[in-house]
Amino acid sequence: MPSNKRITNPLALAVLTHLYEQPRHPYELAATMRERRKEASIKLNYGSLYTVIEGLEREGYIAAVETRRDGRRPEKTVYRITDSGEAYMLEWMREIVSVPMKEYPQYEAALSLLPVLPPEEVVPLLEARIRFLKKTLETCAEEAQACRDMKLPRLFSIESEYYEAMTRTELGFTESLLRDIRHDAGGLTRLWKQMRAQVLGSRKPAGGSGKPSSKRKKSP
Amino acid sequence: MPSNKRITNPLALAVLTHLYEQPRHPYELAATMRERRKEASIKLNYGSLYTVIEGLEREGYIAAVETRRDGRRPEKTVYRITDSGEAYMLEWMREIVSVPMKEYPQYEAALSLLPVLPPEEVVPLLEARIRFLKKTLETCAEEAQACRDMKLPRLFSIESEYYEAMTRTELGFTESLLRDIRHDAGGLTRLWKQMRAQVLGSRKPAGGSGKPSSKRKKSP
DNA sequence: CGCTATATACTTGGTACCGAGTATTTGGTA
DNA sequence: TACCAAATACTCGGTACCAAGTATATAGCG
Repeated sequence: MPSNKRITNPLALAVLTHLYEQPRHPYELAATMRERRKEASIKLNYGSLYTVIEGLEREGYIAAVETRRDGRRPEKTVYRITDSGEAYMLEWMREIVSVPMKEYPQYEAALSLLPVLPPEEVVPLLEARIRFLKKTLETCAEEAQACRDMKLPRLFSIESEYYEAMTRTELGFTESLLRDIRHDAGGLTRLWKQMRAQVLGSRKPAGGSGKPSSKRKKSP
Repeated sequence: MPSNKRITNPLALAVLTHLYEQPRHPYELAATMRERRKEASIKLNYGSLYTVIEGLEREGYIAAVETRRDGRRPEKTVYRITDSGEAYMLEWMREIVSVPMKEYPQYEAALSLLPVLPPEEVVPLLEARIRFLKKTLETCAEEAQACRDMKLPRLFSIESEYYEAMTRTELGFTESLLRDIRHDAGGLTRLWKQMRAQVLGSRKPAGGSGKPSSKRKKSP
């Protein structure tokens, strides 16, 4: 029975849009998404796919059409989207497009904790990241070229344009940060070292080796 | 006993870096992170905090120092970082900084599924997003000003600079996409409508509602 | 002095999610 | 024809994660 529990995995959104076109069975969905390069912008893994489909069925957003067995392979269940699934999917799409969601990229988290590393060590790390980002941008360019060669209309690669733009900005930001650390812009690096000396000086040398003490206390 | 199971929640990283400075109890960790505005770049919620701490203790990355009770309030356990926790934390930081992780923002997913919405409908949705993004950038500017007023060194707001740069790029991209849809750049919009007519024409009208379409309280 | 709001400090119950595994069939090739 | 790699099609076990709840203490206000 539908429990008004909302499904949040974007993979579910992809499933709904693909069933919107035509009924399909799970593995076919995965194969189609692969072919269309959706895996570049939507995380796809089988474990999630089957749970997500189960959830969508429970909520009445999709329904099984038939269950077939070809030879002795595992059964496959073909699903179609329902009216309420269609409505849900469209509403969800509108929401995502019109309202920016605050997300939490790991790099942002690490930047906010950066002072735990000494600046001398951060320099080569940022250099490495820059190399990776440049590589990524090269791949983007190649794929864009491949799309043009295949005459794939732009409509189907808008997400790559977005990804490329964001990556380019991250690269620019990182290069600029690296410069500033190197040139001690605004006393950034000086202060950084000073802070570390101060904080590390004041703390007691970290004790124990980390051997888990077996005295696990659990309160009643 | 430590199970070599990797803890992946960035909140755990924040916990480790904060215990690196000095021993603290969970609630104090949360309060400190709030004060330092870590919640802007690292998702913090109590449920996760306590499970994460449990995990870190299990792995021997942190250890309980003492358990105190003040009056009749719940007990509080003070933790410290261990040597292996320190090593783990530093290694993890190096990894995040030097190797870009492919993440999956919702907007990117939605862009890759955009053709399910008709272009006429997408125009006002993008307009709405643009308004939100501009608002966000205003808030960023205000906070940057506040930091300057408080003489907070730049070292402690690098992550905001990153966030602002990324948001600005998303805004630029979205504005440019909106223009292109409006002016049918390269036949984008024409083809879009054509595609939709074709796909929607060929599919059978979506069958029954599956289950009594329940009223949704909130969109995802 | 009594009332509400906020701060302190964690617990619970449950879903979401994923990595790795399983088993069969098809296609290519030596 | 015998064998292996790849494709087909899921299943399972377990962790990660979070929203909401619980309970007490203090601060502020009229």
